[in-house]
Amino acid sequence: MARSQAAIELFPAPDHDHQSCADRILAEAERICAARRVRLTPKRRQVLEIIAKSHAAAGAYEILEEMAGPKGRPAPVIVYRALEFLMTHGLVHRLASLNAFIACANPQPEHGAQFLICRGCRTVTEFSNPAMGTAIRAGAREAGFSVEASMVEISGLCAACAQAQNE
Amino acid sequence: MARSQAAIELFPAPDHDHQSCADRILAEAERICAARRVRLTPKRRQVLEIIAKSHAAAGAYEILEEMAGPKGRPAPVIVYRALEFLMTHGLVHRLASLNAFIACANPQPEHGAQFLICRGCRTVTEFSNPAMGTAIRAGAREAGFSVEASMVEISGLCAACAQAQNE
DNA sequence: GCAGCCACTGTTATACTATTACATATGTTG
DNA sequence: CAACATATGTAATAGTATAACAGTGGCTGC
Repeated sequence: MARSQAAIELFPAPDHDHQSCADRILAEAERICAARRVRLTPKRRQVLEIIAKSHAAAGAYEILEEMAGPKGRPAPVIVYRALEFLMTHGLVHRLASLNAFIACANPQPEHGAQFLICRGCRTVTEFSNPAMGTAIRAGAREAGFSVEASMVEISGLCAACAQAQNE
Repeated sequence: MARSQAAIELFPAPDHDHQSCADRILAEAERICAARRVRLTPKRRQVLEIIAKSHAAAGAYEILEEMAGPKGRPAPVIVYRALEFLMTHGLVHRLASLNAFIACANPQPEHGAQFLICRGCRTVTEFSNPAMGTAIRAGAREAGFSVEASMVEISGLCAACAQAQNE
């Protein structure tokens, strides 16, 4: 946990500049794929663009709809294959509680991630609290369990949606 | 977190006495439903029995298969309705990462739960580490997020399966 | 260049998970 | 026992994900 940015990120405000987030994610993806000698093909890039376009999680079939061209939408397997690639390289996370996908805010190997999921605006934010990793390892160790992957998904209301609800 | 048994439970050994676990869960369920004046009907009880029968998570359609009688298996909605009831009363948890269900080891209101899921034997164990709840609340508070529900699912290998793999 | 290979994409079909809508039955209460 | 609420039965369908196999395109080594 030596990273300076490892702690909490703020929940993205509803009015912030999405485009810069998306640009940053795409540029980072290009860099990572180049470094690993794997191909961020047009389809894969398109799927990542769609996912990165907002801070809301996207379902596989929503992505499919957005990929639709004049000839109709591609087969589901197209998007699932792209998602598999993107997840393998840590560029996208799957949210099991939503059956949906979100661009990784900060792709790098072996970062533990936790997610805050707003049921109001569907916005998802990723954070990485070292205490969480510690608690997980502690629990596992006591049970003699070796951890391979962990998912932490917290749902509720972001500040903006909570306020909107109280008005 | 005043409960004495709130910390870590050991991962269930492969050879322990399942029957006593199941009996305890069923008895507790009867007690809870009676106290709340809700009906643990034969179908609901049957579903809970099937789930409690092992420490492996059961998929909805696996439960359906086990419910099959001479007239074939019931419609899926039967088992989903029973599961909804059981989850509402905290008797069963859904594991989002597996699309499967597990009997609650220790049903009581508002207990935060975390799960260790062995990919070898599919055994799931529930624990409740106070540090986890603290870390979750801390992360959420910094982001101005109000938590309504959280899921923590940790997958890996239990001690027995890890050992088996190294032989 | 091109033969051979491997990764990627396309196509079709199907498996798996979950819910909606409506009808019937059963239990509870006044 | 009438009226109501809860639970179950039946059928259809929505939503999520993968398998199997064919075709395409780029890269490597000769």
